[in-house]
Amino acid sequence: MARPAKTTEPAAPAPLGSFGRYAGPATLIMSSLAGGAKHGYALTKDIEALAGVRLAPGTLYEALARLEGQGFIEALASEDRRRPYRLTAVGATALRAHLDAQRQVADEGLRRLDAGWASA
Amino acid sequence: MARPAKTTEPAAPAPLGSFGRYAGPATLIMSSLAGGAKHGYALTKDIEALAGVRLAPGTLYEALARLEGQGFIEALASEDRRRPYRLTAVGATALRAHLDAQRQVADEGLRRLDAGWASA
DNA sequence: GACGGTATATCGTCAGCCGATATAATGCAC
DNA sequence: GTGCATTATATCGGCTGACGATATACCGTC
Repeated sequence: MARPAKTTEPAAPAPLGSFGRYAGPATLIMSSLAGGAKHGYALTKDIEALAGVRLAPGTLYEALARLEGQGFIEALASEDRRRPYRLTAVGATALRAHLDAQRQVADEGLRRLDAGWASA
Repeated sequence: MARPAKTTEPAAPAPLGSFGRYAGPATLIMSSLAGGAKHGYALTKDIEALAGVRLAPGTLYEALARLEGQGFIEALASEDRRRPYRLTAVGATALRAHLDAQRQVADEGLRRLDAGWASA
């Protein structure tokens, strides 16, 4: 058991990220880049404002490398010590489809919750 | 890489799950349960219809056990060989918060995409 | 010249997703 | 009443990827 003392704590308000590992770093990064090219550190800040999630540096730069390898984002010429990234057309298309699906699921879940999950 | 040869193919409709690991099994399971108590196998089917994602059995039953341990869902008395689960009040609250946040991020991402990511 | 913020990179650990596999009860076709 | 697909749950091994720690270095300012 690696879990120190978290087995029975329901009190958390569960923002994005509370359900085990959120595993949305890629989605968050690309959603942020949809607003314009940014370098890694700026992404961290924007994502924190956008979703209230602070990505660990390892998570961020590893995800960046992975996304670039997948052709979803591309690195721009680095002016100073910053390495800006930009969404590719392929990435934009994939992001849109992903976000559409995600919103659809969220809407349906919310609809079901509002319909009264405790009735039955 | 589990993906065979898809580095530059925008044709894929990118359903939920194309961004590496979707890591939403918990969200999908709870969203499904928001529509009423279900047993594992029924969840698989409902989630497939709901999100186009087929959860592997390992993923499903392990996530079920984890969610029960977290107090988000609870097992009902099993009638035959089925083990139905139901959302708890805590689970419903957590799910709503999570889904709200997720939809908000999706909306903002889509807004940015529509505003023209390729301008600048 | 020390401190704090900006900025990127890499490593070890571990959670958790996935496919394979096992098991068994049910339904139905024949 | 045997054979087979479907329903149903459970567990194991492998691997991906998230995370925190750590390292490095530049910058401004005090």
